Amino acid sequence: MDAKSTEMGLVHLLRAVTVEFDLLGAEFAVRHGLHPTDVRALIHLLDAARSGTRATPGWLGGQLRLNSAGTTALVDRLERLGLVRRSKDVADRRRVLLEVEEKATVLGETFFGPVIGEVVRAAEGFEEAELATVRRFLTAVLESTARAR
Amino acid sequence: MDAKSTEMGLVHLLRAVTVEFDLLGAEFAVRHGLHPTDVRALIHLLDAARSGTRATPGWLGGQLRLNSAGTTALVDRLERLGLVRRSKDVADRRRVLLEVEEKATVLGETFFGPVIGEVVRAAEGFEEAELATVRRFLTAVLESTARAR
DNA sequence: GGCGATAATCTCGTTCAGCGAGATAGTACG
DNA sequence: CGTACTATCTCGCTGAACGAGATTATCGCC
Repeated sequence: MDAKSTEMGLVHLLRAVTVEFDLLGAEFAVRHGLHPTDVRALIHLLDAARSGTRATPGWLGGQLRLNSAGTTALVDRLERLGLVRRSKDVADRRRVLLEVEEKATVLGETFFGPVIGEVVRAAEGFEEAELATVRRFLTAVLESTARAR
Repeated sequence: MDAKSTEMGLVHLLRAVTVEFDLLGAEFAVRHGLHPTDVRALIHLLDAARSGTRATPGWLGGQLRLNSAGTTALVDRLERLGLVRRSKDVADRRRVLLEVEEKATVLGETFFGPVIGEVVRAAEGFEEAELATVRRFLTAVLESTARAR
């Protein structure tokens, strides 16, 4: 029971952090006239751009669990906001590639800048070895939950 | 730059965990005919019940950043599903108290059971001292981000 | 103790994100 | 070349959430 309640504490902490990050995202969204989904899409698109993954509407919809109609509407929205640009894939002309505009990366930095700052401050009181432990734990949780789905 | 990219990794990990938990919640929601908002509401209501906080529609709406109309619709939905019961506060009869039904706690356990199981499994390869470090770090992040808002 | 001010909740009408179904256009493969 | 397949988009609809304002209960003040 003691061991279990210990892990309960971890679950609640993780959930609390999740809630906090969600709220940050939501507040950022309304402040910039976006929807929470738009912010999530932006995050995925920036991740893709950074890792060199080619983003398409179908891929984006899959990440966000949206159907094709919703995805089209989402991309329309992002395009209208000047955050993303549609371009045809020359190799497979059925495909549409989504390229993030300068404006989107700027917006991403605006969002993550403060968050990173806060995490850096929170990490200040920790040894590098301790941070490594935290990273290892979060990675384990991630793999574990991803596998569960 | 190295220290900064180290913290970047932490931010990305935390964000990834957030995304993963969100997806779990969303999938749980559709599987039980609920909306994501309903699941979030349920979490808040169960938290309130556990900590002895008296829940009212106004309080719940504040937690979820819903306006009064949306809150009423939400409570209607939850009541129709038999997850919650409205009852008048005897001390202040303007107020409506929200009491969670047995069904809601069962549903909550159904949701968190597997999540807890996964986190427990993820925690298995760690020393108690390491888990304490993780808890301390998450608490620090929580305070830090909460303060930023 | 009545009466305006205040607070919590609910009602009404509207907007728009996301869904299901199906159309359209490009590709692969026999 | 025709058939099966895939990617994206169009159309019509449902319902969550919004803004504005009505309703109901309580409190403070004279």
